[in-house]
Amino acid sequence: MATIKDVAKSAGVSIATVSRVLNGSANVKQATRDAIQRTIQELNYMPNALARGLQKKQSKTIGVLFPDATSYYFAEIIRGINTCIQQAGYRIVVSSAHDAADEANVFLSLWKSQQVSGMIVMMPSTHNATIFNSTQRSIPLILLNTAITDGADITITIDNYQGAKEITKHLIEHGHQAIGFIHGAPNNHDSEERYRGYQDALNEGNLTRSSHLEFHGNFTENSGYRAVISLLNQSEKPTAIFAANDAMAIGAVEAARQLSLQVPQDIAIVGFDDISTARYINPPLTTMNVPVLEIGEMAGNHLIRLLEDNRQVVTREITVPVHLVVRESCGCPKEK
Amino acid sequence: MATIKDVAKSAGVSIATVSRVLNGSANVKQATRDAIQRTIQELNYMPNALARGLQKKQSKTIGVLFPDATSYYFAEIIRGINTCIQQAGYRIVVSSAHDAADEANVFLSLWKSQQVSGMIVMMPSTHNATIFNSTQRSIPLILLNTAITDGADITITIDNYQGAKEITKHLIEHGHQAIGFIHGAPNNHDSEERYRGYQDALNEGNLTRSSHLEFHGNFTENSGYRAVISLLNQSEKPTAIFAANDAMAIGAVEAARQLSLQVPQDIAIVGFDDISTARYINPPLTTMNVPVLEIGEMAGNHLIRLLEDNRQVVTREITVPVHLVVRESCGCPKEK
DNA sequence: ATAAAAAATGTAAACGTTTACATTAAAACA
DNA sequence: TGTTTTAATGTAAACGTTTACATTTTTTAT
Repeated sequence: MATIKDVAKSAGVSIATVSRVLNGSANVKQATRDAIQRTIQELNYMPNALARGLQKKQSKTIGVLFPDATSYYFAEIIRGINTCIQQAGYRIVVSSAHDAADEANVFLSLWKSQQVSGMIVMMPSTHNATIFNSTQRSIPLILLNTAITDGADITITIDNYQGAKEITKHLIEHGHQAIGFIHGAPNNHDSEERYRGYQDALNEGNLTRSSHLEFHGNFTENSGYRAVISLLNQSEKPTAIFAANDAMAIGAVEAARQLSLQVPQDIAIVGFDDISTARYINPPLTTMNVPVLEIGEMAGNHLIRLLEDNRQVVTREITVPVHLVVRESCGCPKEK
Repeated sequence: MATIKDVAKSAGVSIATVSRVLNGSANVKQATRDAIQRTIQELNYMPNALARGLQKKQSKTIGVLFPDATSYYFAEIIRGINTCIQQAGYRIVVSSAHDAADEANVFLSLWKSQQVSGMIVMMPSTHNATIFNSTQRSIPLILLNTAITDGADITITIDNYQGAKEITKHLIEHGHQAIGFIHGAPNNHDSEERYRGYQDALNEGNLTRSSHLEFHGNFTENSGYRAVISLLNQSEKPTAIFAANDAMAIGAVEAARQLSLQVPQDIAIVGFDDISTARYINPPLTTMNVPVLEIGEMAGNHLIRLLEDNRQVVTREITVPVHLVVRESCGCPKEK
């Protein structure tokens, strides 16, 4: 593999000059520049990213850290990040963490080994706030959808609270009085915020909440299924259910069918996320749409700006609005 | 950020000794080793991956290259790869390419800049075979699902041909005589192989094929939709349709409904991939299941072996079997 | 034509590691 | 005890770049 030395020798100049044309320095004669360019082509030379990174102290690589499970958001966010990152000459290294402890490890090792110039971390679990301490961190960090509002340069959070409130209100407008809630995984920030929204919507609608109307799931379809079985197996039955995500809502619909209940006539069910499956199930699921791709793009763009302009790092919190997608599972009439 | 020098000074030894404990060399006194370990902890030291990679000529990073669009396979394959790769101390850098030219660029730049010690490339487009020339390539390469059988160390391909044949035969067994086919994107290897399987199944079933029964889509739901509209708008109508992937099959089902045709009574529709949505649509889609996660794991494992054992690189072609998932869109009765 | 200023190029140190080789310390043997 | 063998540590070069500084070449002004 050709090195800068080979190019220099072959072009009859010093490596410094080659380096200068590589980095677009102004002070090099056009003729020399051309000759070197030609040699580079001939030798098929490409600078060693490791050597360059070592010298310049930056790897042109950004780390993306995900919780293990979340395969739904995953692909789209990566795709969003990649679009902007790639054309700025950066690469993405992805890692996933099994649990909070693992997350800290991966984060630290990525950072301390200087493998990344910046990081985008998605961490909906509410533990672990301290790792991101900005006083000792030297690279820009963007936190996605996390409970932590401090320590990162930018946090991007979807508006779980408003979204949940809105969709719950929608159910209230349908006349429901007993609205159930299926929690997501414990200690999950998204789930907690959605719960807050749900509660406040009930309060503002003067409905009393009751723990009999709640079930603790874990975001999986199966837990949504179990939730409905359990909720409807008691005297105080909900007439509508808001599941903290679509997967659970889908499981809930399944369970309702199993119990020979019509959705939405006998029980209305809504979710959150607007995953691609949501519009295909029967009945099509009313849910809150989360602009996942855009979130990825936003994160990528902001990080690039932080990295390139290395301007004043202003801690900023961005809240991404979500929007209600009315389909049929809430009781609204079919579209066309 | 602490360097090996800081550790050496602080522990009162030379950097060579520190390096030795870092790399687990046998020749270092236990007492010294302990002292150094302690210092490492204290200083929170972690070796600079760039410097190490530069010196060792390997980055402990593996490149994963995807075509831009394929967001379905994407997430699962990454996840599969990541599981094995991560515990072997490697990282994944993902890149996507818009088109074949771009693909070549990304491949070459990743490789030539020594950013990766190995690559996993997914390239279903049939162009571009030459870049992977193994004679001038120095890093292990695994090709996923590609037309190219030469140049890579290992190729992993899903058994499109057999799968397509099997599902087509299934339609034939239902008594269908006029079975339509919806092609995927042009020059796509998966699509072509599935077409081959379809053809051979027809032949073996003594059915004549007809270009009137074929439509050229591009793997999107929308193209499946248009396919059905077009196929059913002619005199020679199919009674069953095999779409080269599930997305198109779903579009096809949609279109059938639009035309007030019952699936499967009026027209049977089957797909390929078994994407998560397949079982939720109405009627649930009969399709071929592709073990995507397993393919990712397989690729990761093989690459690690290639990298670590650096044993004889034997060119191997692995074909991954797929299996028929019978649901209702083919005309089979409901399960339970 | 000559001196001064500006532009182009070269030299060498640095980035943080690993490792071959040289040196010193400890253990084994006589 | 002194010699030889073995184990532990140190020295310094190398990996492929970038860049401050020194040097040479070219241009401009006189």
